[in-house]
Amino acid sequence: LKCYCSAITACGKGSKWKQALRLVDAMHRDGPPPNEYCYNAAISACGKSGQWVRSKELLSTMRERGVPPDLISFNSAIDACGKGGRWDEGLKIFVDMVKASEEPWDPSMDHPKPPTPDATTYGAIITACSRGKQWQMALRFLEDMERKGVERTEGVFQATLAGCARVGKWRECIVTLDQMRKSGLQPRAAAYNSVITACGRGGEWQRAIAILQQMSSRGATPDVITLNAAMTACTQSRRWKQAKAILDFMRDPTSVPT
RNA sequence: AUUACUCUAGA
Repeated sequence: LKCYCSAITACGKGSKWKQALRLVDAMHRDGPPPNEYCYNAAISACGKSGQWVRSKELLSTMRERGVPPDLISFNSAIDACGKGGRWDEGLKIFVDMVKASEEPWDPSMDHPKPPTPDATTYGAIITACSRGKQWQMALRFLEDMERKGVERTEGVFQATLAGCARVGKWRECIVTLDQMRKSGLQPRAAAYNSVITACGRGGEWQRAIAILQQMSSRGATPDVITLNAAMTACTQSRRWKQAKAILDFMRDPTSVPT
């Protein structure tokens, strides 16, 4: 059984979703019947190949075969939708998951307690929303985590920031970055990079540079991506001189720009 | 043995 699971995982890494499904079929035919590990590996394998429909089908298949989807099944399926560019399908799974977990349940029932969303679930749905430019929804999910008492990780903040950055929502980015710090996390370059990008897209090149200066004083080290984002912000606002200064700094870090 | 986790620009 473990060998099958490993093989299915390997198919996923090579984007061989058809192979992964063949393995699951072989198990249905000749045994051993797949357990949740195998189904989950297959859901993830299809997701990595952009086959979100297959991932959803597997979710139904496992239910029909008496293997109730667990937390990882849902998380993988939502991620699959996100990778396939279908935040709306991911949202459906999320909603179904929450509904199922709110059904009355007691230990005498034959199925295990349906899982509630965890930080990974939120990470998957927020990433899906961000990729689909659904920044408002990403922000709502971030709030929802707070309400439900799910720990907000660096990853979920970064995913939310990335979503807002994509559409130039710099105010929202700044607020979110602030929340991140308030919740005890130290934003690193990846987080600031999104904020700078958002400023650039919003035509706020001066703010972009202000944040670039701010991040160092807050203990985040700018990387190539940071400088590229800041340079692009200047370029988009036609501040060629400032862009050039950043470029020069990248080539020679001793030439400190003003 | 199975799941999210980023990020700039371009292609």
